[in-house]
Amino acid sequence: MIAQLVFDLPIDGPFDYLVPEHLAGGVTVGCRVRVSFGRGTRIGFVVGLIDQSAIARLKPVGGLADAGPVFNELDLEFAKGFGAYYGCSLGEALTTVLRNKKNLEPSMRRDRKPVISLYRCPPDEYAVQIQRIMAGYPSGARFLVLVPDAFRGEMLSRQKLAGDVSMGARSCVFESDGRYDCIIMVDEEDASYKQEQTPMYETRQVLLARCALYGFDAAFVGVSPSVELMAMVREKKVLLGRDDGAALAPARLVDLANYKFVPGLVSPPVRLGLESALKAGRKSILVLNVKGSYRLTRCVDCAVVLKCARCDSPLYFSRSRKKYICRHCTFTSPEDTVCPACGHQSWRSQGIGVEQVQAELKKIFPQARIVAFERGHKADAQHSGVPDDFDILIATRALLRFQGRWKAQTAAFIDFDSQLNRLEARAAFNAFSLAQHVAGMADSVFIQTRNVSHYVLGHLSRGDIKGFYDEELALRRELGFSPFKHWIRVSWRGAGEKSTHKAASHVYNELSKAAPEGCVVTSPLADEVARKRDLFRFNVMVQADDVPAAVAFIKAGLSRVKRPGGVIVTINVDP
DNA sequence: AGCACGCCGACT
DNA sequence: GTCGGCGTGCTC
Repeated sequence: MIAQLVFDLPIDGPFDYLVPEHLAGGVTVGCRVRVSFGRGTRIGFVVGLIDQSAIARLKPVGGLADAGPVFNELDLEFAKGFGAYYGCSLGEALTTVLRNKKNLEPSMRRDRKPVISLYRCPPDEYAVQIQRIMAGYPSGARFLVLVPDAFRGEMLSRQKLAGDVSMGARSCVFESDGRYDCIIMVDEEDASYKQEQTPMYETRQVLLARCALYGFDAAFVGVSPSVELMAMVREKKVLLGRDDGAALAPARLVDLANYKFVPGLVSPPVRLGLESALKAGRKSILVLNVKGSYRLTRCVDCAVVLKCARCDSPLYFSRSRKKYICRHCTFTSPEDTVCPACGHQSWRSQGIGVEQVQAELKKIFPQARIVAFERGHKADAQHSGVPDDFDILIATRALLRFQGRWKAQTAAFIDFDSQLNRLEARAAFNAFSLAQHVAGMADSVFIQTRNVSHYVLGHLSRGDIKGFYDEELALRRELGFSPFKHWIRVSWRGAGEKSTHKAASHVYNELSKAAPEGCVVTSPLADEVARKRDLFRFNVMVQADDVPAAVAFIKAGLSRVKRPGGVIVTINVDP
């Protein structure tokens, strides 16, 4: 008997091994075995058993790595689909699934048609909504709640979810199988659900695929579901269990064009809103979209921008850490850095940052307790340090972790436009989503903008949430974005700019020669951050209807072209 | 992904 | 003469 093995390597295989007589009963599909591979020993996954092999000289299976099988045919089917969709080998797919499971047992299947539902409600009602979903199942039912980050999980469990329920972030999606009655996914549109290392999977997609395969129910709870999920609701693939997402107060737009001659970052209407909250003894939130006290720093004498030594990116200044910090790597520069161009030490920081907003507020409201919060803040490390006693909180989107903890009277976006104008397919949606979450944390929300005619702002100010989804869906259909078409980003990174670009160009030439029907391939372009952690980065974008087919086409193209040493290629589906 | 094999340039 | 650069190809 011959076992077909795959490995945790970026090579497809499978590799044939002879099953010795004494292991004949034990080696079955789903087992992990120890074998000699190349010049070492490795753990291989048994994905098939055959009688004949085309390979002349076979090595024997060394032994079993576990007491019994760790996956079954169903898990194998899932891993095959997963690998084909996200562009990794079957062995890497199986490793991803098993690494993220607490129990190493083959999965269970429920022989029933799964029910997939969406419950839209304000964030402070999530815990109650989850409890209501669980109450719909017979006693003894098992649940798994997926949360965007540990903080939100902590917040939900503190509100005491009763019943057999476990909770976890992204990677816990691989725990989902028929052992559970229902997997509840909170805020499925959150960016933290996308794995940023290969395989770069999207948790919602993985959950839906597993749902169909293993027969458990899925329930999505959120205030601003992704456009992808809303499209499924319209196609009746997902039931709408509750639709209170539009119950939030509409945003109040502040057209900054009307206050051209008013100095400062806080417009008169926002100032009035803060004043009335202060008078009422209520909290206020000011939302900023960037970390740091200032966005960038220039030399007063020669105008050079203070940049990271390893990335093509300016450093931001952190008042609390008294340092200039890179957004992309661990590089920092001390406060007393001298200009590399002129040797002087006369820096001037600019761009809207926490620092400026804080200084301005202190002037306007000297008696108010003003607190600044961003990710990486002291309170971030110690869960208990979450700010509670303040009048005005200045925060980035990291403030979402305080959802349901307290309710402010006034919230205001200082600079919503830079959020909207980001050069990214999901920029408009992300801005909308943040506005909805913040609306759930306050009685009224102000949005300062110079762009009142933007469709996102129009819908937010009218409270026309359905209108937003209609327009966003129409736009995505027109522009060929998800969920109508998919974009696959193939990235090359390497130490040499020329060699990395050349590697990308070669593959691009190969791909553009024979692109299948419905595939559009763009020529290699430097990444938004052209150099990150000392590596140059180039991307080729492939538009596709059928993701697995396009991924197979890309992988075939990659294998036909010899890649220079030291250049790493990654595939990111719907980045 | 590793790792060995192999074929050209600058050195004790 | 040879040490070592990394291009190429293989792993059952």
